[in-house]
Amino acid sequence: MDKQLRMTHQRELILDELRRGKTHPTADELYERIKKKLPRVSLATVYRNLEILSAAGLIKKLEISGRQKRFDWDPDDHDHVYCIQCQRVDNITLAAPVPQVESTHKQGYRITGRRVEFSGLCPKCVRQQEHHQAKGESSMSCPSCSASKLSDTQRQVLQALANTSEACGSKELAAATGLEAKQISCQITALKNKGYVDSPVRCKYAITDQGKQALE
Amino acid sequence: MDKQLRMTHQRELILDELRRGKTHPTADELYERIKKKLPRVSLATVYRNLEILSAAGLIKKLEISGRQKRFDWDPDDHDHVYCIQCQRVDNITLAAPVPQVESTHKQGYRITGRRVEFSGLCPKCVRQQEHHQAKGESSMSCPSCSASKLSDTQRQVLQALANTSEACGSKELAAATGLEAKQISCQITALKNKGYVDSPVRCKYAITDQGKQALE
DNA sequence: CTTGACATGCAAATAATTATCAAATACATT
DNA sequence: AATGTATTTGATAATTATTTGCATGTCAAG
Repeated sequence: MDKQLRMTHQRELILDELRRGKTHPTADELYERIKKKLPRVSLATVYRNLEILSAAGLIKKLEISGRQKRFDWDPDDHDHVYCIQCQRVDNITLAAPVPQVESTHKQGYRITGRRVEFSGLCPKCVRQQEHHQAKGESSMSCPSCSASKLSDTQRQVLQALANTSEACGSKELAAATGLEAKQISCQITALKNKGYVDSPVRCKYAITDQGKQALE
Repeated sequence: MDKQLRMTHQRELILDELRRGKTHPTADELYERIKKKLPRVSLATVYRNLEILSAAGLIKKLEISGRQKRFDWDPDDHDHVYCIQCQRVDNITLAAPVPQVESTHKQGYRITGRRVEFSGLCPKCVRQQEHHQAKGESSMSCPSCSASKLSDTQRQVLQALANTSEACGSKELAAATGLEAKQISCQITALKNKGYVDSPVRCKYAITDQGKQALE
């Protein structure tokens, strides 16, 4: 009845790589590493095997907050911290065991599992944040952190602003770009959020240094 | 500097519906409910507002194990249980506060958040499981639970089996379906897993009653 | 040396969420 | 009340992470 596990080359590599690294990689991080040793592996194989191996209890699947699942070489129960900035995951030890659920509050649940998960900034990201504060920048306006791409329309508007030395209103921009007046304000808003445009006077807009950089 | 929140009709409805229900719905569950009162809302609007409202601290986003995010009308800190079968989420109260992380194990993390999450079977699913056991069925073989769709190729093979009264081997099936002999065994395996085919004698296959039903 | 169970690679499918953008709406200011 | 502008919306495309279908490949047992 039981399915037997066959120890194929790729399965062995996956298990090996996971155990050797002693980190908590995502499926695709692991895939990148495996590919170096076995270039023809498929990402699907990595996913499939991580699933199979964790069902078999050889490894553990971590469903940490946020995005991708991560995998843990250590199938024994233990808790984790993750960095809300870089998504790194580490093990953590609590000062005392986690308390039980009050039986009066179980509400009829048959409880079988428990997960404790701390979050915060990892040492590297703490240092990075301190570096930003030292430079007097808010964490949002650091171009290397929040740089996002421009849409074609945004680029058009930004270009028009770059061409005028004076701050100008949305009507002038509409004329300059050939776009309808209505869409200008939408684009301006987006550009302001990105820090590429500011408004020195109400209803007048100008390109920022950051905005000029973004155009190149 | 702060963006101000505008209280639009849809935003009000979302907040209202969430607070009134006192459950922990997913974005699309909420969307279905909202649609009854405001048929033209967009799913994107629901997602956007749930995100905005939780960023503003009016509600809370729950990133429970597994699949969809769920949303909680109560922004205060509290813990949850979820059902591993039906995904339902409820509040839960611990017998004592969660212990701190041992400072020697913080590994340089600056910890800002904590999440405790129990899992198990909710009362409804506990009852359902008991009902299955009473009928002597393994939870996997209950047709109403594991019914899965047939692919075109599988249907073809199954149809061929239905047309013969005797159990037959893969070569005969290949002839009957016009498929290559090689693919037959793959399909047979899949069909056996679904309980639509069995093998009364080694290397001979027959359709099961379940398989006949599946063809209709 | 066949067979069948289990595996793999590739491509395509799926699920949940997020982004884009024109058009609509809300809100403060005339 | 009218206006101008920022914010929000609806519709839809795009993205991200993961899973599935299927043909083919491999291994171990008979």
